[in-house]
Amino acid sequence: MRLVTWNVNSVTARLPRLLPWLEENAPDVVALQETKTATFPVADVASLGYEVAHAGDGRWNGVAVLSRVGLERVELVHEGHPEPRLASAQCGPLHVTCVYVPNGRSLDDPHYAYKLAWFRSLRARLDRFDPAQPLVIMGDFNVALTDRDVWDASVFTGSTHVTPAERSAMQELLDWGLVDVQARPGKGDVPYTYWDYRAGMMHKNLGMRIDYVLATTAVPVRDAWVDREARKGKGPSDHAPLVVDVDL
DNA sequence: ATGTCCGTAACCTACGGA
Repeated sequence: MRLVTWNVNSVTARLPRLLPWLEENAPDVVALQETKTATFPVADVASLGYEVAHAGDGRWNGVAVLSRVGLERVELVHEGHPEPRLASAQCGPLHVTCVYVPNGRSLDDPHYAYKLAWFRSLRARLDRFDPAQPLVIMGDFNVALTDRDVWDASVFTGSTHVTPAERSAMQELLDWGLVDVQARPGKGDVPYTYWDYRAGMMHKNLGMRIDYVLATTAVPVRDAWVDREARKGKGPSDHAPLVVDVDL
């Protein structure tokens, strides 16, 4: 089974990149973030064999799980948090949760407290599941787990994405029984999944690792990589897809 | 690093968000 998580920064704007990518890479389960629409292009992906579970209400956020190995027990509401930032479903043998964690904006912004609260409720939600079963949570977590996951840790002093509170919030997910699936080393031996559109950051390979696939030990991981080519060329998202092959 | 891109509302530009 091939899994992918990709923050597409508008599924509507990204269709000319997304559809060929899906055809070429043929993932079985796809987790998309920042779909930025209330009306997912269901017919376009149905023609490629995917069923869709989409949570999206308009201009911001929006997440989707696409599957061609079954889509059951769909949940689109994250208890206590109305923004469309979580979608989950049973995809054949694997339970899949797609998340778009709040950005946080800045440490003194109410959105930062919201981010931490959102993490807490995501951790509480795990209590409904069994870490001995095949399960993944994948998406844009808006956290760089270690200093190695940003191009220059000193730049981030006093910023979101790197604070001990954010990192421990994510660590609590791992401590429940999830493994942070490591992609093959990228260019320059850096693990980035995101490069800001501004300031030639991609060209300079100044990025961040903020997209993750977290899997229980019941998920046998065969391979994992970041498709940097999808971040290049005409009309890319600012995130690259993280692809994981599993023996399920 | 602050060099771009997205969708929207309201108009052919400005804004919030990332």
